[in-house]
Amino acid sequence: MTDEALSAGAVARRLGVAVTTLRTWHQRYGLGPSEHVPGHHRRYTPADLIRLETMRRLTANGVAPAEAARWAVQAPNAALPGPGPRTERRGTRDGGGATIPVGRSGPAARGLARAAMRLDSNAINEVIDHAISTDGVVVTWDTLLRPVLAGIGERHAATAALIEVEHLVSRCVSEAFAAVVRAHAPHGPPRILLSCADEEQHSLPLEAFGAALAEAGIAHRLLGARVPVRALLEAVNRTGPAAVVLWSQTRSTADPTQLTALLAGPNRPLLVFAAGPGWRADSLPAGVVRPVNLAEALSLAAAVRDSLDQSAAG
Amino acid sequence: MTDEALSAGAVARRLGVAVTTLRTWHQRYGLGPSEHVPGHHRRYTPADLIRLETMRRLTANGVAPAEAARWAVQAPNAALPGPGPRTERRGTRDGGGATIPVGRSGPAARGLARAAMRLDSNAINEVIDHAISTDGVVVTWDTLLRPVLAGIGERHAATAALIEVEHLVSRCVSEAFAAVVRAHAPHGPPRILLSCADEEQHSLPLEAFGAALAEAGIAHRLLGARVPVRALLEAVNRTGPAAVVLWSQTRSTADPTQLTALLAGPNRPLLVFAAGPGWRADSLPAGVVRPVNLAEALSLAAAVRDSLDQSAAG
DNA sequence: TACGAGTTGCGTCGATTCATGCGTCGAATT
DNA sequence: AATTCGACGCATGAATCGACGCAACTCGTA
Repeated sequence: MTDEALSAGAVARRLGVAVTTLRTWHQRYGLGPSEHVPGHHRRYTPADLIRLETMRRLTANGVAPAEAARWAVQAPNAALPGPGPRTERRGTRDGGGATIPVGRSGPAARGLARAAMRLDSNAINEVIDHAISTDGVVVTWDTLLRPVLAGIGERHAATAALIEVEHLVSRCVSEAFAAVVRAHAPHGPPRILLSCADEEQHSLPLEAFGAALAEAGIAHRLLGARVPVRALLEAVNRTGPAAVVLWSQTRSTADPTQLTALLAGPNRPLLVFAAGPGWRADSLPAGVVRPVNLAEALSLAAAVRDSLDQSAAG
Repeated sequence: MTDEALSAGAVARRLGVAVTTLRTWHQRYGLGPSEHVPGHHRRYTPADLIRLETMRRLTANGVAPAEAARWAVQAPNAALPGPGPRTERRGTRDGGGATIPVGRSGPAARGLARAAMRLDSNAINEVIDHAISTDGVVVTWDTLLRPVLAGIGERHAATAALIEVEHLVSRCVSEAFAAVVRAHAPHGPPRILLSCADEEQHSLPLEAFGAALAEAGIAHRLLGARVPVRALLEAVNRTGPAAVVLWSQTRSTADPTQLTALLAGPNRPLLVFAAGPGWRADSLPAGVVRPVNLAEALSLAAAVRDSLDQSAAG
């Protein structure tokens, strides 16, 4: 029968790597077809595929390729090491290739970057979900997602490439946050409104905040990107939130008028957050807080929730 | 009833291939007359003819013969080109009056519209999730989500209001689809690439398609909105998908050049879908399929799924 | 902080291997 | 007598091979 003897190209497509990479893996690490006559085409058996799949999974989790290959050859079906971060860093150096600069952000970030380059949404989801369930939303955002996204953005701003990578990763992150929100039952009505500033396109940080809130048991309402001032005021007026978070990524979208309008409305929220690097500290109207990072925003939001509970109880 | 038991020569003439090729196809791929005694002449029944016709059509479209043969044996009637059956077109007249015009789309749509007006994401999620788990993605999209979204869009185009409602509902829908994708384990590598056309902002229909694919057990890769041609080609080149779906919502984003570029690339996909109302049927290059609705696109994609790529199997 | 060494993914090039359509030949079928 | 059968072989284009090199990232060191 046609016992799945895949050619190099087929395997490469299946794994999401280039054909030349398969050859390199074979030559450098001995990770190739079990039987191969030099000069002839490579024929990968199912067993070989399992080995390569292990290789892929390990590298997607940040294990250095050389080490991952050694592992894949010896124990083809090795599950991910539970402890994880305890990678013996002796002598082995990590390299690059066509990757995404993540600097010293840990092996998980490197793995995520690698999976992203391959457009491997499964691996991306795996890494993100694992990180969130292990370290929580805030830590994952600060140490894994933001560095990788920043790296992609940096690269893509410079070379106008990687746009598709950025889209894919953004969407995976968005989905992961959505899953967090859905997983945590929101008890109580949402009293916190999250919205992007007018014209602001980046809603991912807001979604991170939303997920963090959900994780902390705080219900919220997320409007999304590009919310015109009128729509925002309309929403505030209709839902009467206790706090409003307005995100601005770049200076051009950080019009303080929006904040003023929020405070001047008929249904004035108790607290207004000017979040994001776009806002300038000196031009903010009084009564607006400016959290510097996710953790601070979260603790502020928790304070709002508590004060509401108190006032409701009293 | 010897219904047209054609001889090898007759079939060969009809298909435009040599007689020996028919023999080769039989020996190499098992694609021959259903009943054949070795040594005797081959007698092709009409059913065999259909199979051969599929084989010819696929190979004519650039499918690797071995793959095409496997495909032809399994799914003899895989529709490839040509206009699909006529669409049921019915002028829906919306009653208007209330908040969001949903027409006669059932009570669920009305409930969804009402929850949307309240910006009540919990209720929105509830309605959507229930509909999807009851009726499936395709029906939910066609009878619930699309009408409501269209209603919101219509209203907001007229009055410049409801923008926040549209955002919220869009995001909820997006999350629901993402949840569907995550719930269904994708077995096998994603061989179908979904992408918006250049400049195209609406990705929700694509996400619906992705969810429908996942529901049917077909893995896919979704790039998202606003994918420049270069990025799309890059992705195709790197991942080598069997099929590419390019969505265009409005005519202004439906540049046929993108399709041509896809077909001309070095790693030409097996099938290209021009999806969405933006495309004009008469300006599509040859070899491009234009599904008229979600259901048709889904059945086409299902045909692609069966082609496990082992094109170089010995 | 800057620089060099070590890693790694992948593009490129000329040569080789493979898959595939089809022609040819002697024997068998119709 | 006209085809067709099975087997074999050939020409050709696509895929792959091995070798080499490049670019880019990380990390230790000056």
